[in-house]
Amino acid sequence: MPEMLSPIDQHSEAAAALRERGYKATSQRLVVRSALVELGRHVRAEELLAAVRDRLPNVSLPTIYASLEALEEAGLARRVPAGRGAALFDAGPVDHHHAVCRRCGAVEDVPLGAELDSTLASASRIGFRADGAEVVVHGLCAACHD
Amino acid sequence: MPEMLSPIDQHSEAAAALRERGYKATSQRLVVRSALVELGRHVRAEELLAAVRDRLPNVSLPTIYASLEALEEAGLARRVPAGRGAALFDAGPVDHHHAVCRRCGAVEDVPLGAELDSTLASASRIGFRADGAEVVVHGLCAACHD
DNA sequence: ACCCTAACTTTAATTCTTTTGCAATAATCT
DNA sequence: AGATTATTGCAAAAGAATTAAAGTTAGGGT
Repeated sequence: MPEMLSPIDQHSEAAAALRERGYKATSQRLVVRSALVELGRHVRAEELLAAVRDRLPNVSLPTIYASLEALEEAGLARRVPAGRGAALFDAGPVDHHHAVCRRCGAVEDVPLGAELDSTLASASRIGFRADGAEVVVHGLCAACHD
Repeated sequence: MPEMLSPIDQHSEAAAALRERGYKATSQRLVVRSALVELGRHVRAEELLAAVRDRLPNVSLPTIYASLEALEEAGLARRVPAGRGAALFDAGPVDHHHAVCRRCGAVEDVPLGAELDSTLASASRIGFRADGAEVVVHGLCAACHD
């Protein structure tokens, strides 16, 4: 169970994960994945586009979305269900959850706390093949409830 | 702690909740809330518009969205973070969570399983005033993983 | 190692959802 | 009841995500 991977290892690991799922390991997808890891936060597709512009001069938004979709199915990206405005993505799965402010829409990380095993068991009972679960806390962030 | 409320009680309870938060209890909001309760499932704004058409002939989509926003802040409606396409709403908080299929986007209910107390405690530790939490399971629904 | 096929990227445009501005309306407070 | 002020309704626009068509590229087979 490797803890820290070099950029090169991350790269080939991502490529392997894509091929395993029957996807082609294109440079666009790998660069999007790298950008997601490097940014290490929640980003919109548009921000991602800006982040990869220097490495992929001709990428466009549809490619970002297409890449994210492939990465998501390969388990290399996660769509954060913020619920407001543009969708957010991160390089999950990582060990934290999200708190979404219902006033300003801010998305903050919440350290892992709950045991999700029983919920995953419930999901599989209804025929759902879960590959992850996330807790979304809703309420008011520190800036909004004063 | 009332268990079952008559429609009239639900109505006045919703009105009280709105006023408590400083919102006006307009008929549009109350009808939207009622429709949400009656439908008892995840609906898009457009479906909600169709559902209230007979009771509010002149409502328009912007009003539905505005009403949902007010209801959400009053804790009378919940935006389900499905993450794909149009936002879904339900009359939550109710005792179930959601499983989102990453292939077809279907949203299914998952019986409550996890203890969320520790996650809520984590959230309050970072200054977040939580009024609810929801588990979003992601993976493949029964129809998609065959 | 090369070619072929299917998949992918690109560009442009489109579709669909959601928000905004302003006049008219309706709900709350005195 | 009357005044005040948020909210609705309508039109239009902004914004996000997808689609279509054409060209390009990756990966499997020979």
